[in-house]
Amino acid sequence: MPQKITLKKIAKDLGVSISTVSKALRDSHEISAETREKVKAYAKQYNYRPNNIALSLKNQRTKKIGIIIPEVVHHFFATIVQGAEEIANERGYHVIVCLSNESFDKEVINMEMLANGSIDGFALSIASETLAKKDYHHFNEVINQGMPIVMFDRVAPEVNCDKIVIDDIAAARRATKYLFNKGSKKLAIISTPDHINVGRLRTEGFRGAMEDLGHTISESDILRIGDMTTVPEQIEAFLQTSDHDGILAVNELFAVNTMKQLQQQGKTIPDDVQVISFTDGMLSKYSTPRLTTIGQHGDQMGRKAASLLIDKLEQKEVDLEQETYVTTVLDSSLILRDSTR
Amino acid sequence: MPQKITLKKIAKDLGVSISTVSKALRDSHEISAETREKVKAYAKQYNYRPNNIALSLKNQRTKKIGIIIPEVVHHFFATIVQGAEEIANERGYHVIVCLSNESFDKEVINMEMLANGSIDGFALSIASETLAKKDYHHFNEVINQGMPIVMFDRVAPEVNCDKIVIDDIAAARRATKYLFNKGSKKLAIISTPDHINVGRLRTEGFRGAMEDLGHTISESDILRIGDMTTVPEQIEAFLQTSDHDGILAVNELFAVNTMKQLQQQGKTIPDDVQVISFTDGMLSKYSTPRLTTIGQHGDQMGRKAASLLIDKLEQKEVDLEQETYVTTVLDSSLILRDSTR
DNA sequence: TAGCTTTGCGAAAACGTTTGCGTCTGTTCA
DNA sequence: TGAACAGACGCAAACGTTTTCGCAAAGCTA
Repeated sequence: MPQKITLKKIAKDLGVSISTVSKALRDSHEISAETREKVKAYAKQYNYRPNNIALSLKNQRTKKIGIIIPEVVHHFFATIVQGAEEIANERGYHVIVCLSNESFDKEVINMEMLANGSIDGFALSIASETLAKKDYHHFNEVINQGMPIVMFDRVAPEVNCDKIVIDDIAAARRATKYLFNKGSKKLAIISTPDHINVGRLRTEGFRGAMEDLGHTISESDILRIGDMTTVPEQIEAFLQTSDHDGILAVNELFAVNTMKQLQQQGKTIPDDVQVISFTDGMLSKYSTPRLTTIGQHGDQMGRKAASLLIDKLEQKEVDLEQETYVTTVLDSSLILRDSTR
Repeated sequence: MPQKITLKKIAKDLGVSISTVSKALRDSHEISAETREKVKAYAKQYNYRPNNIALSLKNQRTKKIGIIIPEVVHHFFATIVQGAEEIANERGYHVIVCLSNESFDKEVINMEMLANGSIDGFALSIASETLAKKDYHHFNEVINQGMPIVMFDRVAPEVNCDKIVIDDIAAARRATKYLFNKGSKKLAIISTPDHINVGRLRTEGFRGAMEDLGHTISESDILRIGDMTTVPEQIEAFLQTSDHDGILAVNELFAVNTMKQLQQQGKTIPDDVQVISFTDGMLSKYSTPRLTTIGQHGDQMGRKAASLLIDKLEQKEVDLEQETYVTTVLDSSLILRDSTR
């Protein structure tokens, strides 16, 4: 029931002016030691804290950053949020998390609502629907209004902003060659449709590596899964007619389903078939056998995104208008477990 | 580069007053149709959006709620965030997510930073360190300042606020009896130390059910894991000397490790030993065998928390000061898979 | 004692909105 | 011709802060 205490109330109760209170609390030399102590004691007693909204309005900055991700119930994105929140907090910022649920509309609405003063800048990963539409006007609008954006993981090359990506091509190449060197010669990839960036790039890396190794791959070495509701069925159908002895999966879910199906066919992993998966999440560590994965270090990505964004925010006040945008490529690492030899 | 457009700029460019612009945009009858159209056209062209911070300051409400969870890289909490965000968005609110990382200090700091005007209310799940300390002054301070709190999952009975919990005791009882009815008579529980609420309650439910069934359990039927860095070792040691044929685990991680260990001992699941786990997350669906779990419906919990909180926020403006707090108990459900007969 | 500096404080503007009320112009009616 | 009234707009306050500037009183110097 006690209302929030403000400078005005302190001033009134103490019989001084608002500016005196403000200055006293900020240790201004303009105020006598006596008054200063009186004000501070009173403020402490009533647990005064300056109102953030008023400060935001005055300073024209909120010390908040908006993070938009397709979904949070997803290990990779959750680690990104965690990393970003960590850095933001360290640097005195707060994080507003919005979920696009892979929907273009929700992404647009969320951005519009946040761009009107609620935050100082965005870190985001583009919704798949947006990537399919290739409609990036909302990003450009925000940027044109002087609000910085940092994109991570799912980025749009057409948009002028800082970006952080994993080198999916290189990672896929590396995993492919690893499988090959460990004796699997007939390799397949279980991927997504090409409008999903990561699926396309990983497929590309896979193809490139195989060509390097002197093997041309055909469409029958690639399964592209778009409908996520029938993953096991699609994988079963694919494996039924295949004699591959090494499989690269672009995510854990595909990998685990693949292993289950192979085991049902009586195959042994990794002796008959080796499997490597992208995304080092929960499933990989506890599947049977434990999965060899390409770890993407979401926390690092989140930390980098937040730190890049905040750098931009804090520098903007000093620097001139010579915008240069960088694309940071984060390393991935091959985490060896039991699904490879 | 184009600065954010404000009422003031529109007013200046159009040679009218700020209030005229504001009224025109809000379709006031005080303004002539001609001026109205002119202003609206101009505003549309320059994509004017009212500044949220200014509105927050004026209206004394931010239309944002703060959610504090111990960690986001955790399926259950992630689903809660998702559910809460969904409802919040539907009702015109935004969600600020903060992570306590199970730390008391970070919880306090986060709350202090958000409580100063940044948000209208809190939904939170208490950090384990806070629960161990039983220091809840920061919650009471916030509540005393008139800011509502809704606690979910990890709640403090001592604090006066709305709460949402799963009936962990009932769920544990139910699972225990299920194991028993399916033929497992020598049951064990793999739990957490008792200062973790959920661990204590689930242990209690387990114990109660066994007593109902005419079996007293001893301490050797309970493994309490506190140190999360040596989970496999502790489980191995426990199972080495046990002849239990049914195991209830309070989370997926314990359950998966238990199954692995049992399998290494040459036991078959569910024929030799049945296993049921709390938390229906990623691991359960893809473990081998797939885990029978107690689903906790995090999304429902998040939705309920957000909706309760927003109800409180919107009602507060109308209603009088007769505060009543409710504790909502959410049902859990037994999701049958392959780790039980 | 006149003029100077120092000390200590208050007034006011600014951030961007909304809104009650005042004001000006022009029209209508008695 | 004067009053009443409506239409169309502007002024100013308010939300809570910070900060620049101004102003008064007191102390100091000559």
